[in-house]
Amino acid sequence: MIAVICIANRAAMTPDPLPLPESLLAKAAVLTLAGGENLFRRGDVPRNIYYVRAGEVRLLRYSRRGTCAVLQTVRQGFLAEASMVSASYHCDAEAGAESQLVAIPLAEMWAALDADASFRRAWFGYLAREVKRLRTQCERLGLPTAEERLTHFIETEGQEGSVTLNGTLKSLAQSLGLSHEALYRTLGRMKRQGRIVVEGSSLTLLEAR
Amino acid sequence: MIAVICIANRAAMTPDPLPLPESLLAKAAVLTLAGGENLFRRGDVPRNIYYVRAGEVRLLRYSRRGTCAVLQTVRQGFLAEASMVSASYHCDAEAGAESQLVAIPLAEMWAALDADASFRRAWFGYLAREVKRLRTQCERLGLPTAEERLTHFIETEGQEGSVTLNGTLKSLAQSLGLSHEALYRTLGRMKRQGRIVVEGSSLTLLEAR
DNA sequence: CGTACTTTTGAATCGCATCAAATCTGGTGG
DNA sequence: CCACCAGATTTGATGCGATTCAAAAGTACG
Repeated sequence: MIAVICIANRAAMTPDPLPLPESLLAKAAVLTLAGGENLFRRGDVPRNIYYVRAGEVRLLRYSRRGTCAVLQTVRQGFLAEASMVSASYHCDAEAGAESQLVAIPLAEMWAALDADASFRRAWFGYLAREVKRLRTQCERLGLPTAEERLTHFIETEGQEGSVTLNGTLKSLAQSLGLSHEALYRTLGRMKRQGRIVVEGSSLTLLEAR
Repeated sequence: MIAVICIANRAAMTPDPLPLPESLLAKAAVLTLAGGENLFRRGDVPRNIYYVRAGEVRLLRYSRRGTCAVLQTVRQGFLAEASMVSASYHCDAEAGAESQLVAIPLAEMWAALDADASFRRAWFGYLAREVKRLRTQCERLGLPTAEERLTHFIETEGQEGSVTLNGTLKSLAQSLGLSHEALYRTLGRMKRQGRIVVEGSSLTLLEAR
């Protein structure tokens, strides 16, 4: 049954940032989670690696005191890559909204990585770029002021001091660890001072002088 | 000459978090950089992957306006993993202090990854864990207050609400994106309120109730 | 014993979060 | 086409928490 779904949705289920080999997609299954539903729990043995196509899945760690730390929020992308090398999950995964996922059995994943040199290189590349992206993100979030974070964002994510946003300013604010008001105000101040230009969804830094 | 150094320092040059195969270490070289010295520049073609054993190396991106964004700071660990899959460097690397590095030629690295399945799995594991660690770090830095970041740190890095620090509180403050004063004050307040216990270098959260 | 560094506390200031409200925008259905 | 709605954008006011500067006390090490 799942196989039928897979074939029917073949085009739709291909993870965009990392093409998976056909042979691997043939072994994958598509899952749908309702909002609030659980994908796995702490202690479970990982059997699949998941790719989130739509919706939102969160990795949560609950403490004995009932407090809850969010480890990762995925709206599109691979989930809990570390589960590939862990004997058990160290957190829970829960859908924050109705979500669609692709489940790839770990054994098939490892077999494909052993057998297919170009897929292996692509997967190494994905992980390496992810590490780089996250390191940059951490450096950015470590900056104290909204303006420094915004400038860092434009200089590291953009070309020649200019970026084009994918989403809204509000979502940018969240990724910068700021309230959206703080970002709007910072942008407004920089515009008034002639240090930035906003055209549609592109932000361009101007010469300081 | 370099080969002699390598053999002499064989024991000392093994990167601790990821044992490299002997055959690969035999091809590696040890470098020493003076503070301020350059390891590579933007546009250079990557020929090695570097492991920082001691000192401090920073990845920097300079804008045309002369501003400078720090992408990564490494005191111990691999540097610019993404260079393994890039045609050229997108940033400069500069030693912040006298530093010792191990340089592993990329061709040898790829050959070892193709040939040695257990090293391959170890390298996948290293990258996957690094992704996980960095995702958690980003979530933490996105929290608005010092207390939330500290609590998140203890709950995600520790066991059962308790961590033992490697370094100083001051360095913890930096990794939490806080001034050291802010961390000291937060710790002090939580201690006074009986919500945390500090014994030597271990921090333990207490029941909220 | 001196030096360098961490830890700690104080005071002043600044920037951000928060709450509130108004406007703008794109998309939907009547 | 227009009314309507949800969400994004924008501005204002307020308070809190963090940064910063400053200084003192503690600590490790040669």
